[in-house]
Amino acid sequence: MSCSFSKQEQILQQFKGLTNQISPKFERCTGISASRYELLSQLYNTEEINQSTLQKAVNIDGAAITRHLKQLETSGMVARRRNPNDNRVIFVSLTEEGRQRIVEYRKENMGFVKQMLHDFTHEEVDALSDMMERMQTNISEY
Amino acid sequence: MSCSFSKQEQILQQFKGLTNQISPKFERCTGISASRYELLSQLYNTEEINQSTLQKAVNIDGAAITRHLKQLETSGMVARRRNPNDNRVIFVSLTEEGRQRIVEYRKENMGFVKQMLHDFTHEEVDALSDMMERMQTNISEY
DNA sequence: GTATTATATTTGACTGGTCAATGGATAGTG
DNA sequence: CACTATCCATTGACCAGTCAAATATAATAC
Repeated sequence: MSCSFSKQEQILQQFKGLTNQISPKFERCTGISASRYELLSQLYNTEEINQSTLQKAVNIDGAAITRHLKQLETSGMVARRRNPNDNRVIFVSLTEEGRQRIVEYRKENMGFVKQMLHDFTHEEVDALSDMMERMQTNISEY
Repeated sequence: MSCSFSKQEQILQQFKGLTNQISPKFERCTGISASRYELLSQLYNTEEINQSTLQKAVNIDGAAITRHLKQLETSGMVARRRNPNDNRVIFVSLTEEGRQRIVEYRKENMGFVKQMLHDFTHEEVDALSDMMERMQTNISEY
């Protein structure tokens, strides 16, 4: 019992340890932070999107989103404009520049992920993804 | 191919998203941050330990360790003293206070983790842990 | 139509991580 | 013995996330 618990406890620490390692390496490898890459990558699939729905999609606090987007805007990769029909919301979209740059980033990103999962079967990746989703819902009520 | 890649890419974002969610919830639930808990929990199993070996054990940058330990010291849970035989290294240990408090923290922690993994079989936990370890070694060279 | 309530974004204060540079102590080498 | 290496801990500057408070706009209820 106590052994099983300590095993489970380790999971959490392993999780944190792993992400701590991944983030800086990802950034060094690809030239962009994982969060910004995710934002761009979300935008890549849409025309224009509410900042708030974008925020929900990437699971990061709104405050951080605001800052990331402002930075991406000043670096010329995204455009922001207010929704004329509702002046509270902001529409975000990729610029041409951003649309080109993300292709490069995507390459680097794939290289990195491929290395990280190089000995994983397709089933393992699925299982891992599934387990993470379950964890997410299991703690969502907290 | 491109589909499989995008699946793999998602893993990374899922990872980051999940830890982002876990950390604040863990802290709210248990009353202590995951990193500090891990430090205390490492110390619980030893008498006295080098700060640097402690640091390697928890996979956090040394700078952060210094700050955590200082804070834990002023809150009376850990003691630090220099190694008399080598004045570079610092010995860290739990105080009595710390040894008592961690028992409480451990309870909260177990509740949290149990909830997070409540629908996981023992095999799944093992598999998950195993996969994370592999990811860790796969990117360790970067 | 005004008052209240709700929503979207922003800002500020705080925490926790990284890296790079520093200081002090030891080890190794000529 | 001096000189250089290295090692350990610390510090400062920076980035990314959280929460809570502020702002501005929209929607709803009398």
